[in-house]
Amino acid sequence: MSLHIYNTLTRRKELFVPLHPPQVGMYVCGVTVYDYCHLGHARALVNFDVIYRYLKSRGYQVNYVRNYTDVDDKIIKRSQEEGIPWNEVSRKYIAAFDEDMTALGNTQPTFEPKATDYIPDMQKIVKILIDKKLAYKAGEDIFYSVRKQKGYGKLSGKKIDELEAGARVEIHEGKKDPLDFCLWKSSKPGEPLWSSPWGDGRPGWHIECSAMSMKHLGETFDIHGGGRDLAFPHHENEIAQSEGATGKPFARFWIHNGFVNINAEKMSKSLGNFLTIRDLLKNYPAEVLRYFILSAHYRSPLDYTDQNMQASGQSLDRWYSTLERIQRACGKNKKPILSDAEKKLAEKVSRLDKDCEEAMDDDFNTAKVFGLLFDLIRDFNKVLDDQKELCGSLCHLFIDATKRIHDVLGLFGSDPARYLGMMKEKTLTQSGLTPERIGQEIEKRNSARKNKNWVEADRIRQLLLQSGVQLKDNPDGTTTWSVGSGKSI
RNA sequence: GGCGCGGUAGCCAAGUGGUAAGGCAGAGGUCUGCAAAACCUCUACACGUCGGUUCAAUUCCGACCCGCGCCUCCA
Repeated sequence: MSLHIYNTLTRRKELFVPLHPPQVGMYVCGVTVYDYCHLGHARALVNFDVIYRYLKSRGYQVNYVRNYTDVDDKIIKRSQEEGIPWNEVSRKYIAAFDEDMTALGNTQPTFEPKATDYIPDMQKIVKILIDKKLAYKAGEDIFYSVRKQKGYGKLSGKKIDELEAGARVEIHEGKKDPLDFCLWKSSKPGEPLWSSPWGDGRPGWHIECSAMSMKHLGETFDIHGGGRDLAFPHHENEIAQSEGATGKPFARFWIHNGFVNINAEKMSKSLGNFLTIRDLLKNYPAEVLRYFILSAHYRSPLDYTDQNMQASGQSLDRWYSTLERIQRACGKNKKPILSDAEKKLAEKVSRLDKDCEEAMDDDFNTAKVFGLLFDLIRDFNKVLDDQKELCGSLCHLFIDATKRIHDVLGLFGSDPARYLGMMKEKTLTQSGLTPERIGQEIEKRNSARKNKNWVEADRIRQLLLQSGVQLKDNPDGTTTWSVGSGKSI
């Protein structure tokens, strides 16, 4: 099996072969840093992080470039609202973005260029486009001439004339065609500016990505990604200006992720129906959020509901509870020979790498990987119901395989004790209970139990349960407690 | 209006030309004083509708219905 990726450009899955194996160049549109990131951003960023990790695990040397757009109308607007300089705004939200990425468990791209560091590169492209008569000056601004570019619309499947029928494009008095887009924008007083052969100003929205991607990855590179909503006009325009300037194909594979919906509507800034990453992390562990994002295929819509989030938390609980159980069964094991049940299990575990690779090779099917893992978990539980110990070799086989999956998904790799402990802490904080207090209640209950005062015993159990604490009476007479998780109580 | 994506059991979600992973929720069972966890069983005659191709379609083709998105800044 070999990696197949759905390419927006051709609208089908294609065999992925890099231009210069084993090197892979991948550019992903980052964010405009004028506000905190929301769940929609999180989805894109997590999806591409997983793609990056998977390509690396496949043996590719990936050059992953993800930009910050740090100059833009919205940043200027925000700086006026907050009364701080525009570059303070971008600095602040870049820092916030980095925090969010770390919290989500995303690995760092190879390069994270800022648009403002590439102004000369952008100007170089604009100059070439003007020289080639693909761009023109209108008033103080420079525009790209869409009709001069053969194949404009090939990514989004749009035709220029049909677009104009839509008539929602911005009118600018100097534009030769309503669809022409800005390459260089003159500055108004008080706005950030850079000098250029065409007067003081700043870059248009699309040119930065052409400049940064080609600078780091070359004129033609392997993968360009982003959210679906960037396909048009952003990516379409990137293609036009880049290919116009170089005369060579720009990105070979275009990957676009689907949206996060909330109440069956796209989550977006303009609709105002968004949840920021940091707010979500107050209610849910980061791993639950990541699990939720990866539980659907990256191109499908993903519906945010509390119920779905809780289900993700429950699944993860199940995973870590079993993992802890496996670890415990391993710890005391000296048994060198596999039982029949273990043999079967070991065979299945041995196939895990191959099965996961097959799933991921099919356009990064993370949901399928989840299925494989939980299937295995059930088998382990079944075996552990019958025997207290597991053969060490089986444990190691499983733990190693799990580690490789963690390397790709950034999931399922926490220390179970730590994960479950964190869930405990979270529940306790929310309920105001302490371990000491719970210990006292357990003691009270146990003396009630000794006297066969079941009413009192059950009352205490019920009381703790209301705070999310579940008691478990073990066969050896001890009582331990745990918490349900993934839920905001 | 143009273009695109999707409609799989109560919910979420994979997948396949020969009746379909996994998770969550619910019910029953084993276990337990009762529970919890785990396992087993059930919920499950689940594949939007109607046609067509085929020995056989949920899977391919067509039409239609519904939902969503892009066409304006947006991951």
